[in-house]
Amino acid sequence: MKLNSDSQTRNMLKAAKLYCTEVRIAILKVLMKTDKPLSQEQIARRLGKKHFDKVTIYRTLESLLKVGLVHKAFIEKRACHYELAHNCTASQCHPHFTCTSCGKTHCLTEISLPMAKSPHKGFVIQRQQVRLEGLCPACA
Amino acid sequence: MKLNSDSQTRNMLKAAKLYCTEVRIAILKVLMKTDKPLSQEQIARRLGKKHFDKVTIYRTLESLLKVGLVHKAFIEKRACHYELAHNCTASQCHPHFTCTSCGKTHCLTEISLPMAKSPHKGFVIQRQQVRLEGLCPACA
DNA sequence: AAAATATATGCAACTTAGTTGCATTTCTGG
DNA sequence: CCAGAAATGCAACTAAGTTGCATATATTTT
Repeated sequence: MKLNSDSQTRNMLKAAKLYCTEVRIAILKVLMKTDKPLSQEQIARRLGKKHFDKVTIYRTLESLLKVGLVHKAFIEKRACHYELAHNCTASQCHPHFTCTSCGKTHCLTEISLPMAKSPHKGFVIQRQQVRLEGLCPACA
Repeated sequence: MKLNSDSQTRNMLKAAKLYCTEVRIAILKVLMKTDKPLSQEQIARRLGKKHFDKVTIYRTLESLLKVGLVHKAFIEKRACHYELAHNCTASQCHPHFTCTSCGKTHCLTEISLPMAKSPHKGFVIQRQQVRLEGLCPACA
C-alpha cells in the first residue's frame, strides 16, 4: 500500500537522520520494487511522471549511499548502478552476474564467497564486491 | 632491452593474429612495465612523446581485450582501467583493492578467492572479478 | 619486391555519465 | 509558524568513450 511503503521509507530516512523529502522517498520506493541494480537513468525512468532533475537524483543517491541505505555496483557499462543495501552484510553484497551474450545483469543472492583475507601487508579490507561474467539461463 | 621487449610483444601479437603495429607494441610495453591497472589517460601519458589519438588507444585496448591479452577492471571511478592479462587464470584476475582514504588502487596478487559456484539455475559462470575496499598500508 | 587487400589510424564531431556553482525552495526543531 | 539547515533545480561544464569516414600502414599474394 502506498501509505505503508511511504511510512516504511520515512522510517528508514528518519533512522539515518536524513530529511524526508519527496525524491528520497520516491527513489527508495523504486529501489525497493526492483531486484536489479539500476542506473540513474533507469531510476529516473521508473519515477514516471514524477520528474526530478538528474543532478537531484545523483545527489539523492549520494546521500543514501553515505548513510549506507544504498550500495553502488560497478557493473560493466560506463554508468554505475545503485541498489538497496538489502541482504548484504556490512562487508559484502551478493555477487552481480552479467551475461556476456545479452548483457543483462542479475543479482545472485543465493551464493556468496568467503571474505578475502588481507595479505597482512597492512591492508585493511572492509568490503568486497564480486562481479561474475558468463551466460545467463536464457542465453546458455 | 628495447629490442628484446619489442620482439616479445611482437610475438604476443603474432600469436594472437593481430597486426604488429606501433601503438599495440607501445601499449603492451607500457602495460608490461606497470603493476596497476591503468586508464586510457594514464596509458597515453606513459606513452610519453609518442602521441596517439585517444580513439586509437581505445581501439587498441579493445583489440587486445578481444584476444585476451589485456583485461578490463572496473574500479571505482568513471574510467575503466586496463592491465595485462598476466598472473590471471582464464576465470579470474587477482583482486583489486581500492583505498577509501587515498583512493589508490593496488593489485593484490598474493590472494585469491575460490571461484563462485553457479546457483545451478542455469547460470554458466565464466569469469569472476573481485573488488576490495578498505585502507591501504599508508592510510591504515 | 610490388600490387592487392585487409586492417589500423587520425580527425572531427558527438554522446553519455556525472559534476559544480548558485539562486531558490523545502524540511525540521524550537 | 519561523529561523536556520539542508535539499532542489537550472545552466553550464567536464570526463570518458564512441562513430563515421578518409587516409595510412601491415600482411598476403603473385
